[in-house]
Amino acid sequence: MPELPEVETVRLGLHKRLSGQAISFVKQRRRDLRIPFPSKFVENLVGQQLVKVGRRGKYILLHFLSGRILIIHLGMSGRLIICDGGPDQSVAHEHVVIGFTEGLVMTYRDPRRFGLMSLTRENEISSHQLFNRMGPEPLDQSFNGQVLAKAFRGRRASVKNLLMDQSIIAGLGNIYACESLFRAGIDPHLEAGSISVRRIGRLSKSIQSVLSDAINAGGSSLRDYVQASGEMGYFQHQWNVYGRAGLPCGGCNNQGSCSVKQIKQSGRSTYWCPRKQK
DNA sequence: CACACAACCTGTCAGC
DNA sequence: TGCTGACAGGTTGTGT
Repeated sequence: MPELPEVETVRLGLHKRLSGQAISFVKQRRRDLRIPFPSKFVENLVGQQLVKVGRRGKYILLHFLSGRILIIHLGMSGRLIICDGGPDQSVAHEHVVIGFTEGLVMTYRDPRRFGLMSLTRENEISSHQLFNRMGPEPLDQSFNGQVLAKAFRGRRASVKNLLMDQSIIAGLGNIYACESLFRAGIDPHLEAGSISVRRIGRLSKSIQSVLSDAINAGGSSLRDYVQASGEMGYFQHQWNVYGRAGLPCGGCNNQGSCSVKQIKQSGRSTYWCPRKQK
């Protein structure tokens, strides 16, 4: 599930339903996810009043009145679901359950445990290990083709690989890297540093439009729900190339005259249309 | 420093 | 039906 649009969709759901409430209980069912939980994790959260829910890249940030921040990453298979209390049944892989004062309960479920939770403070967030090398937010005002072109300068890795590098640009993963390159008409094999500034400008616009469209559709759902409310996202129906190996791409659909290729780049599947992407 | 790849862990699906 | 291998939305450590 979780690239920027899915994380943003979850963030919004958490923010709307939980802001202003305080944490009444925390159940921590393991000592680690991808990394160990911080010491005194439960003690440091109980009683904290949630002010707002933010996001940086693919990380969800729960900001508390005290200045404390709960950092959550969903990894590959992480889900955050809000529900009304209910009976206390332990479902498989529900590693953390956080109860709020008005009776709502936020559950973190993550079968593969590639996600993480950590704690920090407002004055330490920008220098935090997880964020101090992170690239720009693609949906910020300040992000544009010039910024991306500067990050690409001199780099010989493929443009696809660099789009997935969180120190180049924050929040893109395999799906949205592929879809952004498709919208920009760029071959994913191209050396990033060899692409003209003009084309990189188009790419930056494509990234923003793909992400915006996906957020408006509630993200992409694969074989499970994504939104904090438990509803499905719908962007997977708008994929032009991702997961479409052997099928016509979205752009050629009406002409039926292309076939989406699936290749491996640094161990990850890349989907692209050789007819539309040069 | 830049880059490619293996490893982390579980679930699912195609093929035999 | 059951087994095996490949693959899946991400990140990090290691080796070249």
